[in-house]
Amino acid sequence: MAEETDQIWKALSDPTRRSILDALRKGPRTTTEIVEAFPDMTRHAVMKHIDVLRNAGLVITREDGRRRVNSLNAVPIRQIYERWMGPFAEIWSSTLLRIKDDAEEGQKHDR
Amino acid sequence: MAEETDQIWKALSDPTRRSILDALRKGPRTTTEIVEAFPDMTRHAVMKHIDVLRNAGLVITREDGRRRVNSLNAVPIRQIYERWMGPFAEIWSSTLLRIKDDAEEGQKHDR
DNA sequence: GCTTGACGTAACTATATAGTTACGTTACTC
DNA sequence: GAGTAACGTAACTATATAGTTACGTCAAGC
Repeated sequence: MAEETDQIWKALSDPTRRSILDALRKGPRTTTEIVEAFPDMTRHAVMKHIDVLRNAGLVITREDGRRRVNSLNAVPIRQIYERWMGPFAEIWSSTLLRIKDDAEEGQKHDR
Repeated sequence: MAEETDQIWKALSDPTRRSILDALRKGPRTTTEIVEAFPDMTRHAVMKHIDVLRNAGLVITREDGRRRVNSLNAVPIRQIYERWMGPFAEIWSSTLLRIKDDAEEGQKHDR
């Protein structure tokens, strides 16, 4: 398992971080702007989440004077979308068939 | 954030669990078969992972005598694929366009 | 040049997670 | 019906994660 991919999954597993990415989908945001979107959390907690996202390559930060502008990098999301979730797509279409097969298989073993 | 969705993300964040789902993609497996696929881990560690997957609704377990047959339920994967990752799809398509535009722009200025 | 706003580092705590060992239950097989 | 294969429950440990508080840096603006 690629360690890089693992970091992306780990980053996405937290609801706060997914929420940050949702916000960045609408456009770049300064660190302060992101922090203000989470009033129930300290600045440092939010900044740690941004760090995790940056380490996973999901967020790119550009310095602008004393401010930091964070923008979304959707490429890693695309990677797990295509490489890992893609193979499941063909299963979705045949899911109904498989449930039917399993049910029949179960009947065979019943008595 | 739906708590149900969060459980799915949490379940997918572990490489062992993704590996189990990969295996189940090829067809149902008994608990013992799955356990044997991870010789570096105890039976109980693997069974805990299966429990997490089952609680997230990603795995469905059917009893067959003293064995348990685990099969994949890809529907939750489809949900996060469509509901959460879908909105990012249009971003990366526009990103590619931008990269393409930048490249063409670069060619014009080159030479 | 001093204050303030924006961000960073470090050290700590609390909780969740991953994994272990030990013991228990159920259902085939002989 | 005794042994064993397949699975389960419980209690514990170790580590990772999320979040906090305290202190520090650096650039803008007056």
